[in-house]
Amino acid sequence: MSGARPAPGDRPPTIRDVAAAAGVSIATVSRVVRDHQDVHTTTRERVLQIIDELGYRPSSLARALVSGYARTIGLLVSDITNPFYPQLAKSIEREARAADYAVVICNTEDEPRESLRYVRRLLDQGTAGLVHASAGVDEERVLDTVGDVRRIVFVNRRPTSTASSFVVSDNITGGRLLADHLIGLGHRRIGFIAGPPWAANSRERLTGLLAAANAGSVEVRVLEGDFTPASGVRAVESWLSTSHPPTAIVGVSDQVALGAVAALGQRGIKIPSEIAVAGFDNIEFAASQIIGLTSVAQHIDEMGRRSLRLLLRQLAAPGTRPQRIELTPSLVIRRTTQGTRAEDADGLGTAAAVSEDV
Amino acid sequence: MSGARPAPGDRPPTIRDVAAAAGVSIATVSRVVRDHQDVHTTTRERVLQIIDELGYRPSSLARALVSGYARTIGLLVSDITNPFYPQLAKSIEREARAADYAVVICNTEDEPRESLRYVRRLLDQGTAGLVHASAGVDEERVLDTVGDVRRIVFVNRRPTSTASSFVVSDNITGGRLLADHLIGLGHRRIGFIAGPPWAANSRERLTGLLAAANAGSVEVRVLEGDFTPASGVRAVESWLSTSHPPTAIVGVSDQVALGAVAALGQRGIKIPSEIAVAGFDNIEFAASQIIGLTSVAQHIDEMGRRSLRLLLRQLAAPGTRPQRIELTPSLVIRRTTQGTRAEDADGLGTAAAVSEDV
DNA sequence: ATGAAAGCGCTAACAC
DNA sequence: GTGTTAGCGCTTTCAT
Repeated sequence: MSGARPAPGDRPPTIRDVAAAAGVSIATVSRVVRDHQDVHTTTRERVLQIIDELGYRPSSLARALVSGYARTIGLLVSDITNPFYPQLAKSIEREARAADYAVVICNTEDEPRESLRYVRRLLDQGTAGLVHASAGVDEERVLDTVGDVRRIVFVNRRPTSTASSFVVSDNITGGRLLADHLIGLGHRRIGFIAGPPWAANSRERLTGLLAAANAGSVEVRVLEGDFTPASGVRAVESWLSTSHPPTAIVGVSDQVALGAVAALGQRGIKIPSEIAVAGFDNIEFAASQIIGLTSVAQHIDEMGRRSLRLLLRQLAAPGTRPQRIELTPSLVIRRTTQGTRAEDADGLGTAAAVSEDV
Repeated sequence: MSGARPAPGDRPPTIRDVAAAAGVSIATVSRVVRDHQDVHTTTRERVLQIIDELGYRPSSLARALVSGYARTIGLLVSDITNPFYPQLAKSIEREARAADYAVVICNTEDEPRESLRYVRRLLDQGTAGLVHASAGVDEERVLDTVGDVRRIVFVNRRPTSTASSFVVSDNITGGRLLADHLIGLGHRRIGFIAGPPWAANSRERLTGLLAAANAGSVEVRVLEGDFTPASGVRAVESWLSTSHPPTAIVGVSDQVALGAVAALGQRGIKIPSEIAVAGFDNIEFAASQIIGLTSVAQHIDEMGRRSLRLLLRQLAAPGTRPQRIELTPSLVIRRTTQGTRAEDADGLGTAAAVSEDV
């Protein structure tokens, strides 16, 4: 019934309990916990043991309150239901975990309002930094609320006016790669299922596509969509009702391309012999043997990894200048464009029936 | 250069700044902010105006520190990459938003260790409550760390031993529904692509399937999988190499069934005329016209909604007893089992060529 | 190397 | 109705 007891009331042990049990001041415990200099080895050992015995865990809440922020990263995504984002989230999370950060995923549904709400919320919860992978058009205001450019990294989206960091894919090159491939296969009418007009990714991909197409005097038809498989279905229906449908269809994302694949399949149209299909993102499902969709790989994992690293670096070194990272996409050729002909080529240019002139 | 100024230094305004500017005590400001009783209308108005002018936002950190928790709900999922979870997350988030809670999604990858780490982390960040939709087998320890059963709701998973709340689907009935449907269509050899042995959902679905199959003396073959589309592909390959493959294949989830669909399609096997396919979950992609997969609908949205409501109720009323909610699944019949024959039936039992005896 | 003390921004008694 | 005060659990000078 005297002073310091190893086992406190019932609530989780606080730093005070540890200090009391170890016979040191809370400042010392704090130092031990934070791996600080200037603690005698003996003291440290003892404190660590008590911590273990008591099962003490520092309150990140209190810590964040006093030090300004928590070991938490906020990830804002447009639509968690779109497979691209879960994959991105996974890689970001993995990288964050390595640095002992937790990731909070927030779903904005591409609503600028929600996006801002989340940003505010995250910030006042002490989130150390933000990864913004939501496509909205609100970056000015987002940056405004964040206050400090070093606390945010945009991903898969090139901020227009500002000096903030971002990690994107070179979409123009991606578009060109894909068009070159299709044109090389002999296609002369390409259909592009785009995203909504405000989506820069979509516009850039189309730009690349058009550049290559113009060079080869190939016709490109564009239909506006909304990144959903359904928009792929609609586009196919629309084109098939014309007299000369495209012989190759490109979705602005794999999701969209999958819709096209399904719609074609349902109509008994053979892929790729009658119509070829390709997309962007190289998401797992489309990539697997299951679908075998030709796709422009965005290197989602690398995107996630690099964006998080960049963010952490910025957080650690306030002096850092904003960085713009542009990943070079690569074309992954699969069944939906190449048929089975070149399938057993060992990669060393057994060019099969493919002509690459233009 | 004197005392209280409307515009503080530069840091975000605190409650003190507001109090000073409004000429009241911080307690009053706190009351206004929390919509508390006993504040004169005039005072409230004035304070609110100052708050607006200064752009003051209460620190949820400080608030959580003192009051014990933040307006945050933690959602633990097995694998954010599995479409089931994003959909669940979306509905939970929507419901949470309505109650002014934010949702933090954590990806456990079904690792008990990660799961526990996240639980701890969430708790010491002041998360008010947890929705646990991760399939792991660690519930004892999870409950232990959470401490209070009222702060957690399990979803899509029936906790074995404990008295905690959960929201699940009646998987046995689901399995039976599906089997009855297939048997009614004349199938006598059903293949079930299961999950890993520890997955209760999978076992339950199989149980239902078997119950119906035994009653109709129908053969059921089971292959173990892992919830991925790839396991669906493997199962198909394995069965097709036997002399009498199943005439109907059931995936433990739509993801798995999609793998099967793709594998069959690749081999040119007609669905459903040669082999029928069905799954569980009724995820959007499978549900859409794109695939037209027959599926046992888990009512994901309702699951999410109800679990969150339940949790919030428990948090608000400490007296509440744990509740077990079991949602009744329903069978959604689509192309992959029914062909096109009954497609234009208007739902009023134009039983077509389907016999429902057994 | 260690301790004392002053907060971080807020809530919650308890006074008036 | 409103103000005073004592913390929440921690970090961080500044002494010693």
